[in-house]
Amino acid sequence: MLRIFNSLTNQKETFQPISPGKVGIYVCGMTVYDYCHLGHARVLVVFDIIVRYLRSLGFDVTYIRNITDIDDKIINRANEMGEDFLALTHRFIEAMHEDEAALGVLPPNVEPRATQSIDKILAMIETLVAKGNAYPGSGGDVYYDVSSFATYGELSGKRIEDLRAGARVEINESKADPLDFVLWKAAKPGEPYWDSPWGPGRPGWHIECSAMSTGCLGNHFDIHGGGMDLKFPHHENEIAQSEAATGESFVNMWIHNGFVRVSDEKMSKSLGNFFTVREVLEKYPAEAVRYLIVASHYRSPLNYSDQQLDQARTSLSRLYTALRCLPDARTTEASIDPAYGARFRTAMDDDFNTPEALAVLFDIAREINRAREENDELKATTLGVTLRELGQKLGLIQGDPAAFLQTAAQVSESGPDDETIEKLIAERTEARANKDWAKADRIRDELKVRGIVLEDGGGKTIWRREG
RNA sequence: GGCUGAGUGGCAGAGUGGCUAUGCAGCGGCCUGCAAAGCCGUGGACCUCGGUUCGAAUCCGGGCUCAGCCUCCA
Repeated sequence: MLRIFNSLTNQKETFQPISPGKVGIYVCGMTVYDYCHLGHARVLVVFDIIVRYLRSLGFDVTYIRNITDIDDKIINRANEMGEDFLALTHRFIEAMHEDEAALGVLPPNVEPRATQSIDKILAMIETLVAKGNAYPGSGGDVYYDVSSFATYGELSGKRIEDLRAGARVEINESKADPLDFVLWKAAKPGEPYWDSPWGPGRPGWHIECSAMSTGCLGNHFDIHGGGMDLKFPHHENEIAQSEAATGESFVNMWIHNGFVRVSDEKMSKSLGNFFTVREVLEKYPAEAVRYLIVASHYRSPLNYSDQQLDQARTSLSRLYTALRCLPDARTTEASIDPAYGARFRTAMDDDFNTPEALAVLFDIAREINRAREENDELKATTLGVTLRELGQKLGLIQGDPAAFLQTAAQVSESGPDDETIEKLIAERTEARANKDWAKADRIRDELKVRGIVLEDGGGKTIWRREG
């Protein structure tokens, strides 16, 4: 039975879909004014794994992840770049898709964009105004009236009085209450705009997610996710908007992932301590980045460093080494070993405990190696299939083992090419046949210095690159 | 100040009221021409002070420290 930590209740709950066999999940995606950084990578990978796992349990999953393609930051960046905002967002959407693909993240079923959902957004705002939950301010803005929603603060555990007391919110003349937030923002001259009953403007950030999520999944759906930092105010506001507008319960389960940190500080744009996915991928294999994310629980903080990525790569090498020289899973009839399959599932059923699931993979790897020492090829093959199939649920170890092991740890590193290596190995093999150990060892040492490790065994020599 | 969450071996990182996490690194052995990889074995931990309990690192309370949210942020 799958149990998930629900941020709304702060406890693990048994997952019960609203409609049997089906899951609707919405995740807050990117605001596309810059390249994805590792914090974004974590959201992408975490929810990719959650969706993969739900599907592997047999659920028919509808996965929605939006794109915020109009807001202040986008407008500012487009102005800085002297570029039309549509051209800017187009570029970064493409870049995001490239990063996702590199990280092995499967695309969502639907990827709605704010600029393509304006009619739904306006309809929801009109409903909120009609029901008395929103009001037009001066100057063409429309605000949500927080005091009109009795349970405001439920998700983040905040009370309206506390928020007011600690409010260092700037005084905005047209807001009735500093806690009220904007649903529709009037366009200044020269800014992109859409027409509305309140004049030309653009949607506020919070309302777009309410409109897109309910538009794609219905008024009441199973899971809503995103980074911890979106819990308040973004998700709090989404609940207030959606439930006031539809009169229905909005979301059953909220899932929030922890941050990526650098030197024990949150990685963020404002702190300037972020690494973009593409700059990291220039140095490390994408699978190592994915492994790093999977190796810690999604709610825990994840400390990022080069050493961590080196370790991730080394750990992956162990799994790939176990798979090396085994028949490809797809070419055999063998199926998953039931005992390991059950252990894996128990781990994942417990709030997607991927570190525990990885421990199962390493146990399988050890048993493969053991079987091989005992020349039990059949067992090794069966376990190899198990390892690959379970790895697939995490989006890991699907590549060719030799290719992974022979790819440089540091992508940018330039070592000898494959042909040169093979030639030197041939020379060394001849030297070894002549028992010219001095020469054989010299060749091996030379290659070692250049990052190439040789392994003799089974009458032949294989090689790999190491960091 | 209010609200969350966290403090585990050399490092990373799970879990558990009494039973090996796992990976990397260390140590001993096997294998090897020597190595590497692999296998076997092994050392090393639960922030602090109280309480509950036959027994707590695991549950409860106080303290200390750290991170996050309360303002855009995945």
